[in-house]
Amino acid sequence: MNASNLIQQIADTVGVHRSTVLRILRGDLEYRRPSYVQRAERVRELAARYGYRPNTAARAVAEQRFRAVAFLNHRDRQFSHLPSPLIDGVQDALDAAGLGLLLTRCSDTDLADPGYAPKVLRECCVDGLLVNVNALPNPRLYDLLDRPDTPSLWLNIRAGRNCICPDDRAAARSLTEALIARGHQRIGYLGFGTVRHYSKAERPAGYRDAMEAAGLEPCAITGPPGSIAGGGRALLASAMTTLATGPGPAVWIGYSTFECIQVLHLAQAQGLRLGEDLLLASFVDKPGGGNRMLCAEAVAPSYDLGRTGVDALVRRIAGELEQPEIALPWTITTDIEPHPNWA
Amino acid sequence: MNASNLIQQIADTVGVHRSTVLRILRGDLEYRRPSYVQRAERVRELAARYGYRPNTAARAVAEQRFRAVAFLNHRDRQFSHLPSPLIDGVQDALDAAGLGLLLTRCSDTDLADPGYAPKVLRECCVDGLLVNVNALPNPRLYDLLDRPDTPSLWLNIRAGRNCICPDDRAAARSLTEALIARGHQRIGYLGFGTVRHYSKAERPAGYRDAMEAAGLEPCAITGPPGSIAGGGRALLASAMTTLATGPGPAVWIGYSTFECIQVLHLAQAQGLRLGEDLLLASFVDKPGGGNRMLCAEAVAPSYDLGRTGVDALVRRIAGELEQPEIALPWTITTDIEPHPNWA
DNA sequence: CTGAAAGCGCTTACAG
DNA sequence: CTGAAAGCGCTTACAG
Repeated sequence: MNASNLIQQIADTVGVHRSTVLRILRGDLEYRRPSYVQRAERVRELAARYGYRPNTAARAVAEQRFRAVAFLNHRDRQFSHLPSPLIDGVQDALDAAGLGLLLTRCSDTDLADPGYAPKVLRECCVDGLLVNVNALPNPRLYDLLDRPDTPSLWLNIRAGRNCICPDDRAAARSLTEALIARGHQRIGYLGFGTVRHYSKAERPAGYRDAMEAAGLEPCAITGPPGSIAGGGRALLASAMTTLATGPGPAVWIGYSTFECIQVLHLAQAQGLRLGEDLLLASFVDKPGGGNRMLCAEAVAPSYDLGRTGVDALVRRIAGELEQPEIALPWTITTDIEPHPNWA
Repeated sequence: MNASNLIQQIADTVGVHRSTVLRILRGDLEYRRPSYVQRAERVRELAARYGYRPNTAARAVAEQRFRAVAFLNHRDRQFSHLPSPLIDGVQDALDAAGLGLLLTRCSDTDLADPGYAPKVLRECCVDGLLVNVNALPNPRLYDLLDRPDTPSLWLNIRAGRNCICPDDRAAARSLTEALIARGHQRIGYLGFGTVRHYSKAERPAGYRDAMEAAGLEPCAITGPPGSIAGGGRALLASAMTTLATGPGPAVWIGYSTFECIQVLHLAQAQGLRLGEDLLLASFVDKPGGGNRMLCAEAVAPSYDLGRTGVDALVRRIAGELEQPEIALPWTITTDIEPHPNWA
């Protein structure tokens, strides 16, 4: 039994036209007269009994819009950071807006191709693109960002418009300030970030902001990915020795827990002990993400990123041409109890 | 400019009927006569220039099938284990089959409702359901498993049919055998698994298989989630003391790294040191997932789970009514270099 | 191989 | 408020 026959059957039973049945089930009319109300009730009841379900694709064809959105990630996972809170935020916002979610992947060449986005829109049956490609600054990518015929919203990049991004600079500043407020003065920053992402520059910048505002000497070690194995290691070792001199523990802020582990390696060689001589802080995706080796962490606003991104995309789909960049605040947590094995 | 006008325009330019343009672009005909080949080429060229894109929704309505699949996860994340290799496997297999992917969520009541699956099928415009709800053994759930009108394939449950599951028993056995082969004899198992999942029983069972086959005394501590705080802790402590007596390190296999950390806590209290007195092994989602505190790990076949699941679902959609359960092998890795901080 | 027609399941004006 | 019609953009027989 196909859907058309089902509708016809309901129409015949109740004694109305097919289009009336569809209209009632669509539910966009308010009935006043009791006889109409009863009839509508009858139709709904029959539809439920027969297990009728509207065909969203047919509706999309008729309405000429799809009521769905594509979530676009890079084929190479390292260019699309996808923590589960991000997916949750996207899904919650889409549910609230009554929109469906399609999962797609793309490559570098796809993004550079001006025909790619329209292709995704029609072939995936979606009205807009939520693009989660954050570490690939292909200049031609920005054509897509501005095209009014293919509404897109970008996550986790700084583009000035049509994007949502965690405010890494403010987060680094707040994290550093929180450490200073707890009495720490010898605070270092280490960033060997392997990704091409604005955070690589913003985190040390925010750190410097806070140190300079407090009249403290910044000590930031940053470098290309491979540098930990080369001179960077010696540089870090000597900075650690310098910072270790003084009352109480020194604090190292890592770009990620990867850097924190590098610090731990060297600490061991230098006879410095975590908790007593040394504390670690970093940026994490989820609370407790640092395996409890951290005394303080900045937790990324991934859930909000998803929600806010969908909301802005919905506005673009609705016709607002350009959306302003929104920078989202991180959550700073201090005084984390260290894991017994690290203490 | 809408799509119909575009097709009409191409048809007018080339001097053929609309339906011929659609037919050429669909590409299901082989042209022999050169004049036809040239004309077809002309049509494709114009379509590309105008940026024509087929409307998949319209095709779905005409074909009465959607060429897409829904990936169904539980609203409560703890009931749907979703590591990224699983998503990758699903997407690779769907790409190969030319199918789209929709992401959906469900609750307990949804699964118990016999009308839910048909609803998802039609309203999400998909031909089948890939269900990733693995820790909720609602008996009514199995109605959905068998319904021939709503093709579904379940991931990570043991249902005997229409499901794909990692073979936890075999993995536990292989992991234990590998440890025995490396000369270990004093091997314990600890499982405080907090989830209702077949692995909770299969992992200790596989461990016992291997121990008994080697003529060794099994020492398995399993219990309800909370038991670590109660008597379970004392039980584990005494078992660890017993196992510690002998040449070389004892090995503890944890249900997950959570259990391994419990062992480490107690080890510290007992003055046992990781690497010398004690080694750890466990089950992980990704290679190196145990933060390098493990000397051996069983890596879950998540990618294969996604691929195999999609393949089986595609067969169900194509008409094969019931698919046999497939149990997938894990990857066993031994002789992992311990992390310097643990060593 | 092409054209003309009917159909997929819906929505949206438009008379009544 | 309803019915009849036209339309959304495709596919699939069916004559020619």
